[in-house]
Amino acid sequence: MMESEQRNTQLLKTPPPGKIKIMNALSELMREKDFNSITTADIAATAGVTEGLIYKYFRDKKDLLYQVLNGHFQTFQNYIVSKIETRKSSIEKLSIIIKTTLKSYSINRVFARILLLEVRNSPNYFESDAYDMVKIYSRTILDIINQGIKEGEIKEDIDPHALRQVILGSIEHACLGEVIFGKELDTDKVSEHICNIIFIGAKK
Amino acid sequence: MMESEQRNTQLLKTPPPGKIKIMNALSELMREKDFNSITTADIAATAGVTEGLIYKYFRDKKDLLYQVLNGHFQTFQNYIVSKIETRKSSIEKLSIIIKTTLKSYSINRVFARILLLEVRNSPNYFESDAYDMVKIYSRTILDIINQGIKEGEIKEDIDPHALRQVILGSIEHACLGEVIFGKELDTDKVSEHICNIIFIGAKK
DNA sequence: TACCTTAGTGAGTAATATTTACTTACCCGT
DNA sequence: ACGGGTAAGTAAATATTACTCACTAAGGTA
Repeated sequence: MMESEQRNTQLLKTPPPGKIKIMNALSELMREKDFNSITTADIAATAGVTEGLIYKYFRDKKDLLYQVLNGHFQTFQNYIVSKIETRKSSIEKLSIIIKTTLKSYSINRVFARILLLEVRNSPNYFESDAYDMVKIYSRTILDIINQGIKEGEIKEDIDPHALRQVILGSIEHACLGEVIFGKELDTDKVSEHICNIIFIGAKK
Repeated sequence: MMESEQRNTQLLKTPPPGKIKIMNALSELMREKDFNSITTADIAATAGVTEGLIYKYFRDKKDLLYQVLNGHFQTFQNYIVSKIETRKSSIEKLSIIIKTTLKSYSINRVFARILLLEVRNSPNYFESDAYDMVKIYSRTILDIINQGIKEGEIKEDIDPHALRQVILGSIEHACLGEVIFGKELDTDKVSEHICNIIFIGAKK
């Protein structure tokens, strides 16, 4: 009992400065370079610590990436939830999610870059805490869709999973150009266009 | 004139056996492993050549990946074009593209894996020949959309780029689960659902 | 004081991508 | 048929870089 309490406080305690510095360093470096071309030496140098310390706090380089992603995701998730909780209509909720997600990616390109381009190629990402957050986010969308169908806002012959895929895919693809090439993106306009297609349809 | 003719025949000539073996080897290895955990030693061993030969034909390991992708894309592109050329209606064309692309990804998971997960994180991919093919494919879709708007099949207040993003994003996201986790995918059903949402709309 | 834990170091090691100098075989004009 | 040039392929060296390990310094606590 005492150990578990101790472990608990440990988890809640702010991480050691070195760990924070390392995570910030990677985050910063990823504004300019892709993950694979950033070396552990780079990370240690910009963090102002030695390479060895990285492996005190992270299983490997990838694990560091996942934890950085996780940190970003935490704030992202809170932001999303705060935006939709007041809304009643499920179409409205979904529209807000689309707009807000797009805006979040746009504001925090490193976050978007990691999530959309850098982690998905390694199988063990899908075992990480970061991916658990994605599942929660994704689940939220599905729940709203199902609610919308039940309450008659969304057509009942729509497949909920397909609709979620269209929503998520549209968001991701829409910000890809921005994330990769640094193009400016008018999130309000783009999200409106996307919602227009998804909810009203493209066919005349 | 003679040199250019010579160069020309050279380009059309089948590549040396070693080069083919190397490309096939990587393609084969990627059925089981992700690109980063495949070593040049692995590739050389399964190809039955020495590591050095890889660097005779490819600038680096990534360049090999791009050329493999390019090969796959070539057959993909031909397949797509052959499928849509007979159709007249642009909605029909887009539907065929969605279904056919999804099916192609599903049949050739290595191709899908490389395209959707493995190359996008490195900036120099976007300078490669493989990416040129993506641009052509992507351009085709945009042209069809514009044609559809002009001919009154698609609503004129639809933003063509946004529609393309929704289409491409939906396709990609739909096959992600399959590519990553090896889940089975009923391409006919899924593509029908997607088309339903995109063209008819989800809102009641 | 003595001890234990945590943060941090720095010099290694091993894996692996890339380079380089070399060999072998083949094509082609004379 | 011969010799020069070129393309295919090799084998070993090198360089980069992720990762390990044995250690030190600084608090805190009994």
